[in-house]
Parts: sequence; structure tokens; C-alpha cells
Amino acid sequence: MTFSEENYLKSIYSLQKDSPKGVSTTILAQYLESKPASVTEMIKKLDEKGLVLYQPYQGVLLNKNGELVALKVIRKHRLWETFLAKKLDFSWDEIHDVAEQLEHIKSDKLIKELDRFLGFPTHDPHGDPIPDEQGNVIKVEKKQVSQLIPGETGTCVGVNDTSSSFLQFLDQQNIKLGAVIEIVHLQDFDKSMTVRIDGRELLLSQIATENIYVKL
Amino acid sequence: MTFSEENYLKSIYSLQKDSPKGVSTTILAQYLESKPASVTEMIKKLDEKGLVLYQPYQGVLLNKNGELVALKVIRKHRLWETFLAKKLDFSWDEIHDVAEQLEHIKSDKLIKELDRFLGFPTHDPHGDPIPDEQGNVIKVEKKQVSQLIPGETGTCVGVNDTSSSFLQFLDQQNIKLGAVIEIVHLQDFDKSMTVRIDGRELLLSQIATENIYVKL
DNA sequence: AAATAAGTTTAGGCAAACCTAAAAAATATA
DNA sequence: TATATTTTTTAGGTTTGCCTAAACTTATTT
Repeated sequence: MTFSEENYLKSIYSLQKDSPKGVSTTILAQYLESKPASVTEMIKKLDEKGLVLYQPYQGVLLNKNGELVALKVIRKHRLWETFLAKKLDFSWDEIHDVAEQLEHIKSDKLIKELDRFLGFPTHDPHGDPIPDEQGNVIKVEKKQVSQLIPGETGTCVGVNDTSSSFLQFLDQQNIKLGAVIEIVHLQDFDKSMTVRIDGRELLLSQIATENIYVKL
Repeated sequence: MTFSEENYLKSIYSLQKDSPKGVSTTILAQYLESKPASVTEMIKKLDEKGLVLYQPYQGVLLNKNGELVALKVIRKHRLWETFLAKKLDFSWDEIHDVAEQLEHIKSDKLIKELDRFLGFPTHDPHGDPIPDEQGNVIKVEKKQVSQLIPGETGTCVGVNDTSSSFLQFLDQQNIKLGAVIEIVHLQDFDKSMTVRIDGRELLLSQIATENIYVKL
């Protein structure tokens, strides 16, 4: 399994939630910052290897095999993110690029020991669940802040957008995992929200409220 | 800088101590488990990049630039080895292969934080010095056990051979860094030595005594 | 010094993963 | 439905790093 193959499987895994009938070549190419022609080539290879279901012009989906491989990569990615945040003092937004490299290190023992060293964490620093060795993922029912109504309260359990600009914004506003968010007011015309966090009130745009997840 | 380029520079660094006039294509190919023709190609590229001194048929040597890059890779390798041994309970002989992968991760912050996390170690688990950020290496004057004479005593500070078979042998004999080794007897005909470690006497072959380093 | 052996480089290929441009298929629009 | 647009695939190229086989240097014998 090459780095590139692993990245394709991981990307398909992420994208197929929103495209359950098949992830299109163009979408995948955009996600991977690559070109559709390159994607076609690679998914044909992954199909021959028995990792994905590919039907020309119909997009691609992971099969059982491919999903397991993807989940193992995601497990490694999230364990490394946890290591970087908890042990090496990396901030929310610095984690991703390095974990993107570390996730491809090949050593079963390494990932087993890392898991133990970190105390068998269940979620990474962005609130995403860490799959276990068999590829099982704990599903947390979570809502976007945008789905709450004024008066409701939620606890921040994760984010959707993990771009550094968004994560830096959250840092500045002191919005962390576990933060309690209360909806004070919904501005009707642009769907922005006034929310209370740690006693402070602040305004979040619709883009922001759609990218922050809470549990009730 | 690609993985492959980094491996070449690191290998040349190791080999040029024994071949100060130039590391030959064949030696380098053997060390890298590659072929002479491949090596010629790569060192020509490294020469164009201004990292090595290459004269056709005369071998290759690192220049200042190349040496600094090599030392940075070695620094990363040895810090990761230390991490694996001290934090993840890897044994002496399991460390190398994983560190060989980890050394190529690109992130200045990562290596800086790892260094801090480990308490700024000066030596790796094999007793080799860890170069600092500027590429400075502490030189320890060390002797091979084979150079000691009966009655002399030394403290184990490192090994030469890092193959897993040798390291496993040392583990079995309970020879660790810091172990005090006293030469009891030198067998003249095969240069094997009877030594005392932790009160126990044991016999080491010449191959073994040449691959264990001690300071007096 | 000439012949042989050993080591090195050059030439030509291959696989992985990417690309652009052109052709083909699917989808949308008139 | 026929045409236009968008999407996808195919065809042909590029780069990196490796290979084998042949040509060429250098070193060693005799």
C-alpha cells in the first residue's frame, strides 16, 4: 500500500458520506488537489486491487476491504493528532499537516504502543472518534450549532472544517472542545447567531455555526 | 529533499569515515541495498544540487551543505529512536526500522517539540550522540572492547553493529548501555575474550568485542 | 607492459503517480 | 429531440528512482 493509495482511500471514505451513490472523479480530484484524469487512473488501480467499487462514469465507493484500510489510516491519523496535541503542545491548527505525514508510517507495534502511551483515547483533538483496531467507530449524535434554536445549549464536541484559518478563529474566540454554547439570538436575515460562551457573548456567522458540532 | 536523497546523504555520512578519500559506488550500493548504476545516477543529481563532491570513478564525499542535511536527518533518526525506546517500550533491536521511516517526516516544530518532550537527550539508545540543531556532534572517545587488555575495565557506551541479531544477543547477555565490563582473559588463538559483567563471567567472540564500545 | 579482472558509467527500460489535450459519454438546455 | 455543456475517460508525456546489459576506466596480475 503506497502513501498515495492510502490517501485516495481516506479521501473516498470522507467524501462518500455526502455522495452515497458514488464519489465523482471531479470531486475527488478537487479534494486531493489533483486532476480528474489522475484520479481515474488511480481508482482503476484500486478497483483492480479489490479495494473499491468503480463503475466508469458513475463514481467510486469503498468496498469492505477498502473501508477497513481507510479506517486504519484514519485511526493512525487521529492517534498522531492526539499525540501532537497532548504531548507536544501543538495547537489545533498545527496538527493536521504533520499527522498527514505520520499516518503513513508502517508499524503495527508503533500504533499499538502509541495508543497505550496516550491512554487509549477515544476521540482526537478535533472531537472526531478514533476507530479501534478492527475499524469500529463510535458514533456520537451531534448537531451543528446552526440547528439549535435560541435558548438551547450544547457542548462543543467537534468541528467540520479543519482549515487552519477556521481553527485559529476558534482559538481566538476561546471555543474549545467541551465549551458550553448557548444560543442567545438568531439574526434572521443572514442566519448569524449571538451565542454565550464562558459568560461572554459573541456573534457567529452562518458559516461558523454550520462548522461547529455540539451535543445536547 | 526526497526520502531517497536523504537516505543517500545519511549513508554517505556513515561511510565516509572509513573511506575518507571517497565512498565508492559499489560500497554505497551495498549499503543501500541498491545497484551501482542507480547510485551513480543519484550522486550525479546530488552533485548538481551542491550537496556532495563527486568525481567520476573516484567516489563521492559530502560537502558542508550535504553534511548539514545528513546531520539533521541523523538528529531526527536518533531523537525518534530515543522516543521509541523511552516512551513506547520498544526494545533495542525493534527501534531501527521504524526510526528509518520517522526520520523523513518534515516539520521543524515537530522535532523541536520532540526534543523538549524527551528532555533534550544527548545520546540515543545505542549510545550514539544526537547532533544539535546546528549539526554539532559531541565526540566521545570510545574504544572497542577488543582494544582493552586483561585487567582493564570500561563502561559500555555504544555499539557498532545495529543488526537485530546482534542487539538481541546483547539483550540476552544483559549487556546494556552503562554496563561495566572487565576483561578477565584474552584467548590468544581466536582473540575471544572472557569478560565480567554484573559479577557474571561470559565469553565474547572477537566479532562481538569489536562491535561493543566502552569508555574507560 | 600487456592481459585480465574489478569497478564505474552510460544507454535504454520500467513502474508509480502525476500532467495536458483530445475524444467519448452523460447531463442539461433550447 | 437535437444541440450544447459538463464530466469523464483515453492517449500520450514527464519526473523520480530504480533496474539490466553493454561500454568504458582503473587496478591487478602475470
